Amino acid sequence: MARPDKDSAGDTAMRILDVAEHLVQTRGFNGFSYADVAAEINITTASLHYHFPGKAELGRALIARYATNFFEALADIERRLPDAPARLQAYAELYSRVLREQRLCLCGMLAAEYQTLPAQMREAVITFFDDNEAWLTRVLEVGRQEGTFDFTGSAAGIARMIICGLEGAMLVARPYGESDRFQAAAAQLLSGLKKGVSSPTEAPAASPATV
Amino acid sequence: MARPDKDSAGDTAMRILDVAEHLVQTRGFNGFSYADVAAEINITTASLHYHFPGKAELGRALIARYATNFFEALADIERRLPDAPARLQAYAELYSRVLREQRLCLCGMLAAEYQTLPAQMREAVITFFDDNEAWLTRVLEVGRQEGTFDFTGSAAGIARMIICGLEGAMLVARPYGESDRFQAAAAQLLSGLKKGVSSPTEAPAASPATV
DNA sequence: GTCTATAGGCAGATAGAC
DNA sequence: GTCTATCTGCCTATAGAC
Repeated sequence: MARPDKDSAGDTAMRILDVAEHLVQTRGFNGFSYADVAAEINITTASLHYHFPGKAELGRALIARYATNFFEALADIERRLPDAPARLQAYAELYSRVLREQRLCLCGMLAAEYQTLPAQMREAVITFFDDNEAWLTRVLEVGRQEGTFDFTGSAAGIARMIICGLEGAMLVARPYGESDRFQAAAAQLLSGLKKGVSSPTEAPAASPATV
Repeated sequence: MARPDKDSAGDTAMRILDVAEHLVQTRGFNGFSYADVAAEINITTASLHYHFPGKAELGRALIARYATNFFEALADIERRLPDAPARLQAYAELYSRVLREQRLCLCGMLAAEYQTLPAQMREAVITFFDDNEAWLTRVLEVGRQEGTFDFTGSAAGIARMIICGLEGAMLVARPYGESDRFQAAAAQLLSGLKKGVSSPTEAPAASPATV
């Protein structure tokens, strides 16, 4: 954002984050090493330590950037899409795009490894989920007021279920390598919210363009 | 099963599996070492290699035993509970019990680490999910025939959604250390299937004894 | 900022005595 | 079956030159 072209200044740090993010999302935080990152960008591990003193700091930076990007994407959704159901669809599509690259949600992966994470990373993971829940809750409440969503319980409860469902769908679908598996589960999960639908089962068997 | 009392024969292997299972469910397959297991049962790592030649073999054995126990529990549910909704509740309760010990589903954890697993373990993880799906699908179909479940799509699709939802609920709830979080998400997830319920949102805000 | 060199520790694994 | 001893390799991390 500061210097889009310079190759020497803050660019290396960003390339490190790019590579490390990919590694965490595919192999987990305990499944990659500084050597893996260093090798992929033709640098030594010593140089890596210049940019990020330890793995904990690198991990914290990864979550910070991931969260920033994610919530920018959510803000963008709100700008582009006016109605609640479209926003919810777009939200699920964010997850779908990650899975299509054979990745898990960064914080979903870190949630699995939670017990082994440094404290600073733990807090950041929790915050990510909290903020997701808050955003979804707002969308759901707006939808209910507009009359486009039909539910009676707490919006926050539905929001949590959606987050759990989408994170779980990524987790389980990835080993199969079928993105359909995620699409279908996501569609099934969200289908019950639509106004006038009587059961959560009338999911439109994952139409390609949807979700 | 063979010798319930003997302390020297096959007992060590079982204690190794007990400790290793706990470690994988809490820290992940890449988050523990032979030394961790050895220390906890007062044995050397060399002895560990006698029982399980390598970590891959240990991992394979872990999944095999976990799956056996899990499907025995499912068979037990079918024996004890005659109607489909009760069976589904009991199914969710199995997950809940695991989470209460701060553990993830073994195969849920391994799904996160899937890309780093030896091939033999990968297959076993997939099979576990497939078998779960098959069991749930049967329960759902029976429920629909009995008239206790109300859904229109494919039972297999619902089954997949339930598995994803429960695995995701464990994943996300554990960092919070609140078992309520899982209970609520699970209740929300299953609420839409009940006959005569109009939306998936009328979840009975996680009554303690339920699920 | 990046390098070479290196430390110190832990990983999974093996040989061979008992 | 379990031990001691040991190997090789990789891990995170640091010192110091350029």
